[in-house]
Amino acid sequence: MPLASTEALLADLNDAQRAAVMHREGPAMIIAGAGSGKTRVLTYRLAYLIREGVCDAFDLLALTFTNKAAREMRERIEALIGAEARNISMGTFHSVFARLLRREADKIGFTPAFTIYDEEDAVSLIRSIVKELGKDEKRYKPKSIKHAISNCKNYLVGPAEYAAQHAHDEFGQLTAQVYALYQDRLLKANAMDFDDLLVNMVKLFDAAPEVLYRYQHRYRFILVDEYQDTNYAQYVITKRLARQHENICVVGDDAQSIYSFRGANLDNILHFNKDFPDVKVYKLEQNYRSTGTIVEAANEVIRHNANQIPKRVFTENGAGDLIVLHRSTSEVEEAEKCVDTLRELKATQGLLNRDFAFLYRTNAQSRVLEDALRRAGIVYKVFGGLSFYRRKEIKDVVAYLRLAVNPNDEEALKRVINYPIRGIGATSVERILEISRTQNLALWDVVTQAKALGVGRSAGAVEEFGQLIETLCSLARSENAYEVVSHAAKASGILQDLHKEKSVEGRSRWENVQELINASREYVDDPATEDPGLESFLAQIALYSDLDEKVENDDYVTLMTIHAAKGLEFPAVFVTGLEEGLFPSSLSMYDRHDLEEERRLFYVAVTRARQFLTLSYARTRLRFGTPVTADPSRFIEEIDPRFFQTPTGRRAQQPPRFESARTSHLRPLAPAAAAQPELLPTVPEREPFEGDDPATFAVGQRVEHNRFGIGLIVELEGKGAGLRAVVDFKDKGRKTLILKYARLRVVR
DNA sequence: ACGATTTAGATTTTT
DNA sequence: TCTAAATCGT
Repeated sequence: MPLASTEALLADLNDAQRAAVMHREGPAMIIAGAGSGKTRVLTYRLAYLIREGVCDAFDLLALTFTNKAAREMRERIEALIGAEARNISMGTFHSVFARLLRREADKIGFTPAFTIYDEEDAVSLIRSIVKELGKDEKRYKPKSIKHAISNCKNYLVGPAEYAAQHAHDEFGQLTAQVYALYQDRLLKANAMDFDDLLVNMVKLFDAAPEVLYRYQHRYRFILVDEYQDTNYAQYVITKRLARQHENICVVGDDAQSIYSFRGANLDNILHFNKDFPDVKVYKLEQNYRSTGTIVEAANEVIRHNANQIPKRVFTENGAGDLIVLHRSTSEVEEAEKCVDTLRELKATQGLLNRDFAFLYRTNAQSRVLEDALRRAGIVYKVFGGLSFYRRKEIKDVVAYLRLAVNPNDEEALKRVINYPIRGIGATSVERILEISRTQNLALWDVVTQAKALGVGRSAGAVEEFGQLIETLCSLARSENAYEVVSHAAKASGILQDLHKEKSVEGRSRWENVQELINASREYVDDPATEDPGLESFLAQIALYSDLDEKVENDDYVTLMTIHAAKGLEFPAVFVTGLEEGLFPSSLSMYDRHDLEEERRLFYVAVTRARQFLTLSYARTRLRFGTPVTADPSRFIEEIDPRFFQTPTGRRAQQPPRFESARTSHLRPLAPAAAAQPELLPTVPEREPFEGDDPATFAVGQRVEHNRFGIGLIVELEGKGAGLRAVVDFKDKGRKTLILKYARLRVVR
């Protein structure tokens, strides 16, 4: 493919975009509104710098937040300037820093083979430590402690400093103690958690100024994407790296900052000019993605936030369709209504499955939507649940691999020393850890000399396990990742163990392990792979998420959380579960800053849509298995009713007054039965009725239900909104009904 | 030491 | 409702 000339490149841009692309030296901040062509500006800018000889590809460091963003950027730059693009250092903060830390590991007491602990590993290690301290883990929840430690690390606060800050707080004191021990254990296990990949960068810079100096000169130009999502640690690292040349360009949108729960600090972008007073600010305000209606509605929403950089996002696109609002009594009905709208859009607009996305606040909400889509025979794919590499069976095999590279990996050892079962119980494992701790021996030494060190009855089995790992270690030294993975899966006995299971789940677990072997094969065979060894394969999958699994070209409806949808766009978007307490979440409703973040999240959701937007809520939905009633989200009210197809209040009774032939959503939606009339003969139904006040019910009362008919109340339980009745129906038997929405009528 | 059963807690969001 | 950890019984 011929590469575009610089002139052609610049001709592709509007004035604001072009100015940002042509910014040469010195600090720059690009505020890129939703849909304003941010990625284009980013990629064009990098291409421009290289083309114009302002810098070399090797001088560039481009940091993103997700692997997906990094991959996309790389592909698009390659399309512009060809293979030269591969020389840019580009990736997520975590992956770029992990690579760098591997190179310099010895300077901070690690080896290049260090393991990256995921959340599960980290919490598990903290749980061990809490137990070893003899503390009650009900009172001091490992997860809470992990969270506190993570916060510390985001702000580069060490255990001692934290202890001093929380001198009079019991939880704080314990956390500080655990924090210190946790870091000891990580170091001993040659492991880092996600946060350490940042913290240790700072430690590296402090411990070895010459390394900092080297990278400062290596990376003359630094680009940071999604700057609004960076935390303090990331801020410090990039600032220090950029100090020599000050060629730092940050790109972001304060209105799309949705990660403060992970330490993202909006101040980084709001106060960027304090650190770099001569910063040049570029604002990209023209939206190319969405219809006028969607852009305006989004603006109205975000206007309710006090804390933001003033900007005016506008579009020259037409007004387009109005927003559809579905009001449902239950989450099941909500899903059905949305699926109906989806079918209608498919039929009238010629859209494909891949043009649709269902977005929601929490992963748990996907289930009903999946059910409805499955019933309608629509292909969908859920992103977000647990990713492939987080599945139990995969983590088990990976644990063996981790040990092959780093036999001191405590969490991997604990995970598989007795899986498949080889008679090494919890007591023996604790004994091993205790010996390692008290005699200050490496975990691996205790394993290999279990008998001599007095591990106990299972010492023989432990040493045998050690030999198994030893075999894998030597294999890893000479063979590529695929060879080690396939051998480990067999030699560990995992494949055999899974093969024994006859259940459907067991079968799929076995297949998953095969899939992991395939993945390692592909990794080894991929020409883009620089190092086919196990170590780099592991390094890659440690920072992998399921978002990276998206297969293009397949025609499926996308289901994902709004967080996961950031950076994506779809012709038609459904935002579901717009209820107080769910979105905004009850955990974020009572604090101004949290609420503003929820609102930004809603802003992100709305601005994913190009043409068609549907918002919906359910009056009551099952949460943790019990029905919860909620009011519609305040965010709905923050959009002027004129943007909605149905007037706020109830469904329109009359055809819409809009001229456009496209505004056809108001056509009475076909009932589900219409799709397969021959299968579902219409039963003449009684006139449906609203229920009587639950307060008037009593045991022994005769009642009528819309579907179940006449019955007798035999029991009443619960109170308030949770009031339930056990009713004995004449033809349908006993049912337990939630009165709040069962709509029972007293029969006299 | 291990499997079966019970129970508690989780639902924000992710590198 | 679903999962993971705790407890129990063998």
